Amino acid sequence: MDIRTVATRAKVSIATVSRTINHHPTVDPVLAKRVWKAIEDLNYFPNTQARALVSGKSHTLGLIVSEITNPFFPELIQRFEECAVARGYEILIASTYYDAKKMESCVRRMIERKIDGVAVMTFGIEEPLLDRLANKGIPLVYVDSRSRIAPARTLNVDYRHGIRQAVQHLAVLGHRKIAFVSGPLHLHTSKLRSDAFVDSLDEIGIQPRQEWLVQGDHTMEGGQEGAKRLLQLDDAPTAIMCSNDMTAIGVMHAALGAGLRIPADLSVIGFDDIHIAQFMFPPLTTIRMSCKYLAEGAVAALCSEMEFGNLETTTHNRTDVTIPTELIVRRTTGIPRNTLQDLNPRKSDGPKRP
Amino acid sequence: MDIRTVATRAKVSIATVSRTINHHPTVDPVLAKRVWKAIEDLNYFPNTQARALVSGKSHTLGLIVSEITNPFFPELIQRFEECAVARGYEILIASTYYDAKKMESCVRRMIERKIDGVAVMTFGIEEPLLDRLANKGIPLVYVDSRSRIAPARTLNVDYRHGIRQAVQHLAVLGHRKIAFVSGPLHLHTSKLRSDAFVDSLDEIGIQPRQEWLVQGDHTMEGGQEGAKRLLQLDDAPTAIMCSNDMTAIGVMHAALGAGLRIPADLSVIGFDDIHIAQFMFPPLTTIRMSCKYLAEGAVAALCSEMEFGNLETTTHNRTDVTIPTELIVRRTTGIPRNTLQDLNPRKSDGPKRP
DNA sequence: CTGTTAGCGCCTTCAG
DNA sequence: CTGAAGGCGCTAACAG
Repeated sequence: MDIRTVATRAKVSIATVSRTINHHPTVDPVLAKRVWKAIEDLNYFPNTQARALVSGKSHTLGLIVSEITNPFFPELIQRFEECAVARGYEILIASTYYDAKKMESCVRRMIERKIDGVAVMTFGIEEPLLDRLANKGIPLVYVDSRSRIAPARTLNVDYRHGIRQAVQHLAVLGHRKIAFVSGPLHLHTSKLRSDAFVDSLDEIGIQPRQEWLVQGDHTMEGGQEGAKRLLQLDDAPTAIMCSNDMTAIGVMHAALGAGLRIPADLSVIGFDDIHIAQFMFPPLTTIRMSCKYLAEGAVAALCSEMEFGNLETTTHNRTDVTIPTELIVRRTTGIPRNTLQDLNPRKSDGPKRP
Repeated sequence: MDIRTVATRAKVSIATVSRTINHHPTVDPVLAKRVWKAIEDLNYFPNTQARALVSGKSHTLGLIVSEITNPFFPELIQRFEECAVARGYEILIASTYYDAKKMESCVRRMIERKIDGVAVMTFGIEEPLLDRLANKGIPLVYVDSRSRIAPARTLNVDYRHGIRQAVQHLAVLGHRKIAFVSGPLHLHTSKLRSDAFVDSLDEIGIQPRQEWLVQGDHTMEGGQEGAKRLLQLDDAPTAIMCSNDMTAIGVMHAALGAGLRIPADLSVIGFDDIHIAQFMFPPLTTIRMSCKYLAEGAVAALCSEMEFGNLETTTHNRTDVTIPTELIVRRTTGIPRNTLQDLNPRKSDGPKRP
């Protein structure tokens, strides 16, 4: 069952069938109708492989993420898929899990499958790999990149805005001892978030303290670990901000498990606003990064890059998109312990166990 | 750059190159070595599209899930992808979101892409769609199905075991008023879980009460809603079991939000044991369903089905796999309120707000 | 506007 | 054990 069968049944040539399917304007409506009917009758589906082979385009978009098990990414994938499918693209998903081997292998898979474009939505990736893609002329979109590879667009997340809001929110509540559990600092995205935190603190005249800056890994386990370290400090912080929501959930777990009350004894702020954040108890105050914008921006950039091809890349490269962030205040932030009684705080009592 | 380039460089014919790549045993080792070297030098990748076209196999497996944003599924996808990639397959993921249109479209996408096999890991799907796949001779694996379509295997989850354990665990603690928040009951999988609950109750002589059986939708919102209904009952349950962990998280959120203590005032049990379950506070007691087994079972079944083709389907159909479930006791279950003071409980006090 | 024809890159008989 | 030749199903020139 192929295009020929359809042609015979509609009593036209295969070329006409092909043109009809591809909505070429120059087809006699009468013949077109016959063709569509034949297609209907036969329940014919064009063979994607053959089309891909001859046209050189697979009509597939690659999406590389850090780890699919971090709920932020499924939400992103969902959006991305919606956009892609709406434009007639299939998507190929790969998770790197911060592993160089996996990154290598997924770039390879993308190339082998003759992907039409790829969105790199990881917290970080080996740049040489991106060059491999770029060298093949494959359109690329990525987040927060420093380098600018030729046929690539960048989506810039405005971390500063949201993080600044969060720091000031905490400061207004009376917090001065604010800690940060970052992601792995060798990843550029993590570094940006961490830097934004330090700068925001600086801005309002709070001296960032080295021992209140701990490195996590964007997992709940990392957050838990980080919180434990922070809470057993002689001078423990009264608030902990986190590089993502998973970390914040880990922090909450550790704090609650140690008998602390949130937010009475400790305020916590996450980042991402994954759906589950509002179902934590107490509901997590967090910084929202619109994954809708991210996904739509990525697909749109990819499509326009594919459409304009290599002609005007230079002009189009400049139209980089900025993804906004904003603080969502829920119930994990509050006035720090002792603030009301003791406006000139001495050494903290340390975590108390009721 | 194609197979011809390689052939020329290795001074052999394209047929030899093809055979070498596909590890045909009948190739002179000397020539083979020349070919591999040429491939290396040229950094040649066989064209997947062309291979797929001529062989009729896309080397892609489809994976249909209910909703990628439910954390259970990413965990499953991860496993599935690992297994599939290890065997040289790519995967195509689609979420149905319980929507008939989406189901239709994703089955269509699978067929168009000439998928080699598909795993249907949804809570439920329109059976006629599966027939469409089956009719095309596409190997199929699905979970808990009633009907047996020709080239399909079934993975049976042993809901009864885990649910029975959970019910008995609760009973031993002293609970008699046990409620269940189910998934949508028109979905077969949800029904099975719900039935297993009722039967387990029956078995130990507890009369299931209609008003303690509420229907959710496998989301946190559904769980929240269900818990609200349950907790405002005149005779409220002392324990709530849930059809999945997301529901349980919603239930916990509602209960905690109403000022109840868990497990002192209310015990909660989930189902799935998603990774985040242990990071809830208190950590969620739940029934683990091994998504590792599920994923591996699915890929294995698909592969064997593809290998044996249509020859001995009848014999092989029988080798259905059973996925075990087991209770994981954490901290959301405990002795019900009033049990110690009042062994002959009267009307409950209702939720109290401190 | 339509039909004929030549590939896209590869696998697979079939002779050598 | 190797090479030449004929498609796989489709698109895109090119003639009509």
